[in-house]
Amino acid sequence: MTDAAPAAAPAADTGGVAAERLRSFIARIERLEEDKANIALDIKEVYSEAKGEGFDVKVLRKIISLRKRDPQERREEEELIELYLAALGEAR
Amino acid sequence: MTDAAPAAAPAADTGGVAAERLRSFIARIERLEEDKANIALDIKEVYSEAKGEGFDVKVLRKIISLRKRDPQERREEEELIELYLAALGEAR
Amino acid sequence: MTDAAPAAAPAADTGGVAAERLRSFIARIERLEEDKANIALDIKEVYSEAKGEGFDVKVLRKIISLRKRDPQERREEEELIELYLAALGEAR
Amino acid sequence: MTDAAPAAAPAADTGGVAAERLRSFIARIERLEEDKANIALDIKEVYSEAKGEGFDVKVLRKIISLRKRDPQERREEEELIELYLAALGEAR
DNA sequence: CGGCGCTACGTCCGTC
DNA sequence: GACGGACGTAGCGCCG
Repeated sequence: MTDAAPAAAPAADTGGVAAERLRSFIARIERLEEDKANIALDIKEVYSEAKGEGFDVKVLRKIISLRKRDPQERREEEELIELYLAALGEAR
Repeated sequence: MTDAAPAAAPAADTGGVAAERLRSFIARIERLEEDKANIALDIKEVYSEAKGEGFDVKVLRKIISLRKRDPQERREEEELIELYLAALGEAR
Repeated sequence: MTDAAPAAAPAADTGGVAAERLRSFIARIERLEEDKANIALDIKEVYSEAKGEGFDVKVLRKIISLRKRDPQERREEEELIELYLAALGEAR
Repeated sequence: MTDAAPAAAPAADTGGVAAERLRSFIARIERLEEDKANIALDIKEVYSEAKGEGFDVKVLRKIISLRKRDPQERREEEELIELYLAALGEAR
């Protein structure tokens, strides 16, 4: 048995198989990060387009993030804020 | 001409055309952000896989970020001498 | 009078007076940034202490940032959010 | 035992002791943030002054950040070879 | 539970 | 004066 691919070995032998694996992982990650960056660009463009039609980008972002959060925990956090503000005797 | 599609109107009328546009922008953005999140997950998985083969994730990240910085960084580092000269001397 | 300090000259002569000025500016800035970093640490400590007495740090931060913002524009932004949500027919 | 100061109680009672503690924490944080903001202003002023003497602010910033990164950066750069070795080979 | 890295936000600058 | 881009800062989530 020649032990060609020891699954969870410490990834040794410099210049050998491990080096090739390393190269591969690096390449895959960099490719994915490139994709991610491109999508981020697309998102920016959509916001720009919306802005061009008169929408308030800042508010759009808030809407997006509101929809992302669980309604209940959101409610709870808001109540805590009210509580703290009340303790401070704040105007609100 | 009855001005059917005022490009940069304040985009306010609830239930009207603007609402539909708003819905559309939100949907597009959320779709893109979902894609982006999925890619982020993929990246995490690659790191996990690498870890499973004995690579040190922290080290991998460092390598990635160094490679990312380099075509900027190295250039900057090289430019710094020029910059010092500029700061100490003439516009260029 | 020999014009020792020409106020808005291009800051020329390498190794001469300008180099000394450069050194000075760098030193002043680095000193200030150090101070700033120390204050940032102090802030972290206060949050920690508050946490130790049972306060919710996340909410504390929200309180701080709320108090920092102008009440009116804050109100306006909230209304815009409500408007957009209404246009989406959102639960709220 | 009357439990006058429960160290890690939920810190909730409006108008009671907790309210006073809350007020105090908020005040301390806001004071520190004010100081920090002032230092940030000082830094801006130094940059302005430098600019007034003909230095290129952007260049100055670059110098500062390079100097800041260096005792980290240079070390990292030096470590990278070791890291590659680690990634390819043994834990260390 | 604390530290670190990533992400998102707001600010400032140069451009048109 | 508006816009877009870059920078620095603050918040959030994950890992150790």
